[in-house]
Amino acid sequence: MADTRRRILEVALDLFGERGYAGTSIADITARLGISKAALYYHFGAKDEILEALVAAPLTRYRELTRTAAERSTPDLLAEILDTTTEMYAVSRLLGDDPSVRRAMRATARPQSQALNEELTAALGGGQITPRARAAYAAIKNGTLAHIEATGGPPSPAARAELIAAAQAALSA
Amino acid sequence: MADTRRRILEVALDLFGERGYAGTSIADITARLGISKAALYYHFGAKDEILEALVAAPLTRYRELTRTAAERSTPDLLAEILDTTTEMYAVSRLLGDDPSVRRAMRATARPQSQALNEELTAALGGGQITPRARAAYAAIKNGTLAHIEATGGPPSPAARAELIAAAQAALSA
DNA sequence: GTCTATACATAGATAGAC
DNA sequence: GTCTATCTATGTATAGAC
Repeated sequence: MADTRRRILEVALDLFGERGYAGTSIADITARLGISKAALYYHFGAKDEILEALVAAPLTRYRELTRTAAERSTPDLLAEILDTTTEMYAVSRLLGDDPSVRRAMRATARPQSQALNEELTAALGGGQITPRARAAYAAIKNGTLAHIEATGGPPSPAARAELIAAAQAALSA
Repeated sequence: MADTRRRILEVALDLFGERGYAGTSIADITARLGISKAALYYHFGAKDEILEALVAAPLTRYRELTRTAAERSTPDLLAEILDTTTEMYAVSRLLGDDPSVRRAMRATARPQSQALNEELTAALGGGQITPRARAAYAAIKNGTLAHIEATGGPPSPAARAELIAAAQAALSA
């Protein structure tokens, strides 16, 4: 079963979020799975390859969003950021939060992830990065993260609409 | 010189922010200072005591802010959150971001730090935690952090006013 | 694909001299 | 107050059997 690989990623994501990337050992992961460390190394050549596998898809999705950001309307863009953040919640937290993650990411992926926030902020500001655009981006992104963290689940349609409206107001008031 | 203690804290804060708490070793800190590990352990009994010393003052300041939040006007509260975040920037990032920090904090400090965000959010929402209050709190707090991170310095008076206005708009629009 | 066993480096922390 | 030297546990990672 190459389903073991999936389970490793699942547990790793969970533990990375809980203890941080650097604070989680290979032994922590394998212990929770009930497999040996060597078994894990059959599926991944190194610890940072687990991280790489975890962030690959979300990074692509965010990059895609960045690429098409200029063509979207503001409410649509805000909704997309909210939905992407919701669907990629666990990895989003990892990427944005844990300092040891940035360091461990391969040279190819690191600058991309660092530039994402700035690019999306600029898109909200109509090409310019203003304090207001920063506030709006923080409102939609971190507001959504805070909501999920506190409630344990994705925002309801009503909460989603409120978050978007609030971010919109921050931008244009 | 008990000034060594101060220098240890200075370097530790820098490295914790860069590599995360768990990702920073005692040897990393002492190497940058040019002292031995044993010398560090003369000043601190354990690694987590360094962390404790770093977060003590900011935590007190945030708690004070939480305590008096209900009596303040909304713009005043937003300004206070911004200023506190600015002055405590490095530690604020550490507290909010690094998952390994939460874990390492002593049982006394941990729940306090976790409750801070929720309490301030509630204060903004007039006692209630709403999606709008979350968005406003994220706008002022994370917007300020993003600004400092990107520009490398505290917001100018104009930027400060814009961030506050944006958060205010998110709250009441 | 998973195991036991192990190599080798580094982690946090301490002993005891100066 | 700082050092050298060292303890013990744990870290990532690999070898080789099954």
